[in-house]
Amino acid sequence: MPAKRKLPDLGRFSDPTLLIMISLAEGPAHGYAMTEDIAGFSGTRLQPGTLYGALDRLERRGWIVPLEADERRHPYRLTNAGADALRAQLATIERIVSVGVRRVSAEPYAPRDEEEQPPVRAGESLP
Amino acid sequence: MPAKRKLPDLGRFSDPTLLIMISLAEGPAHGYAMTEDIAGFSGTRLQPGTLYGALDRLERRGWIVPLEADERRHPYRLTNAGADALRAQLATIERIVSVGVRRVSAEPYAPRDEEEQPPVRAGESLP
DNA sequence: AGGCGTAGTACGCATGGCGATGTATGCGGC
DNA sequence: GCCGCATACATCGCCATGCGTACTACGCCT
Repeated sequence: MPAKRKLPDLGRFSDPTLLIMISLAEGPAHGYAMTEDIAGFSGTRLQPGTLYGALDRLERRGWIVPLEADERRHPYRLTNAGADALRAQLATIERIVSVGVRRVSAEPYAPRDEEEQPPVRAGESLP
Repeated sequence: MPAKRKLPDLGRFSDPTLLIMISLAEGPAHGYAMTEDIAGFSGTRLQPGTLYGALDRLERRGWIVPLEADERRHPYRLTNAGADALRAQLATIERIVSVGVRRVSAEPYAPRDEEEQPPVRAGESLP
């Protein structure tokens, strides 16, 4: 049994398909350019495996189409269906995030003084 | 049997850990209650495998802690670290989404008249 | 000529999302 | 007096997806 497993990075925001579609919403672009753009506005630099894999799926999905390739560059364009999907997704996320923001900025869910110690539990009861 | 390979649902928003943390931001809750709550505010009903798996990871991560279990119910509470992480994530997502919204609602990236036909492939079924 | 930035391909691993299945309890209705 | 539904959680295993690594290759600059 491998004892030492590094926990994956739950922290950083990553949804490659969303990031790619947002990037393409600006206009057609090829892979590398998207990587740069995405890194710019999101802080996440997609690895090649992630990027090209996601592009492939998005294309099969009909949300992006490849344009004619300049020799090295393979540009893609968001389809109208893709743009619709993107709008829908953004709306959904906005809704959910607003719920989250409201809840997390409300009165402290936990007493400030009661600081947590990981696995140990003393007798507690819930309301 | 090959059964119909349906493309996974790229469409609907799903980030179990985020949804769970938002749910817990309201106050401590046990698994089943979260499922209901999350379905309510997000429209996504997390399957048991997804839910309990994610809870486990969040706990190892130190972002939630189990409270004392009432016989059947196993409630969890967001830790302060968890709340901080949640706030940070929400902020990041808000930033990214706002970029997306701005871009996708700008002038059409693609000519309106050029309508696309989805790339059809044999043997693929979309739901 | 050598190195760096650009651009994409080609693997391969492991994580995490998710469905399926199972177990158990409590409650209301008839 | 028991039937069925809602509640509540555990566990298993598939496989799509995220992600890293390594590689090719071109062109520009110095």
